[in-house]
Amino acid sequence: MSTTRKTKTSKLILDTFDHSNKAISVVDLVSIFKNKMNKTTVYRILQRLEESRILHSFVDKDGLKRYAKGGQQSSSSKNSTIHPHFLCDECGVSSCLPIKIPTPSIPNYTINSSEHLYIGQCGDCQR
Amino acid sequence: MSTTRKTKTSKLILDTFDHSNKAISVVDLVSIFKNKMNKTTVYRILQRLEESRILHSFVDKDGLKRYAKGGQQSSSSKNSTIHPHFLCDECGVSSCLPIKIPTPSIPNYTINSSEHLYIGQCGDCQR
DNA sequence: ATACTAATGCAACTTAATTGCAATAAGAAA
DNA sequence: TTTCTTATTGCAATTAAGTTGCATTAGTAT
Repeated sequence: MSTTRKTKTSKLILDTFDHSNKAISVVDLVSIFKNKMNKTTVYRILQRLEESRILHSFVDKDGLKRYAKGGQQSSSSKNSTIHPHFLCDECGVSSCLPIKIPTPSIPNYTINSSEHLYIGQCGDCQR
Repeated sequence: MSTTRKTKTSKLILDTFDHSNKAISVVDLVSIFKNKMNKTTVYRILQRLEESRILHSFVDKDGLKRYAKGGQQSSSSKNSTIHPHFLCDECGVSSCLPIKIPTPSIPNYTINSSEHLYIGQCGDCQR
């Protein structure tokens, strides 16, 4: 279905995520690769990588879209769990937290997915 | 410190939230009041009401800022809890969920605040 | 009623994200 | 290797959320 050609540009972006477990904002990626590819290309590559479940995305506290390695598991089964993300107040670095968050069942609501963002200080910024 | 004059415009906005427990996006509010006040005014009133802890805000799945009644409790104490928000896939209505979410403690991380958004179908949209 | 200044309106601006289209380059087939 | 198909890219223009500066207006304290 989704043909994914291994272009120079998409390889550059994939490499970035292969070497990092961080959740990187699209804005940062556009900036990082401003001499390597057009910003539209960055947006479209990320979109394709998400559709292929190679990356997943979320919107951070500031409304910026961030991408990170791996596909979020869908919450189709009842006892589904989804990992939360962390955003450091000080250095701005964001990462996936390797913990599981149970989805509560709430009367009258059907929950299909969820987003969890914790904000604070990461290990490096701890005083 | 923060002087808050009871202007016609801020009363209109406050009324909206008094009559609704929903989390309303700024974009919607600007649209609702487009004949009553300038969009800049909407933004500034909401900002003031949040500083006064009369409203609280969060960023939804689409990166849009939403406001709802009440001030989010800060997570200064250890066993702090914060309420999650719900966004209906179908009707787009969002609301505060009256449940408590415990903040996990994670080694090497200090958590100051968090955002929790559940997405699915609300009672009205359940088939 | 007067004075002080918070609050508003307006226009211009910033920035994230999207779109249309022509040009380019994967990579399958010949 | 060369040719062909079309996915992918670059570019420029556009959309939309949110912000800013400043002159004007209108709460409210005196």
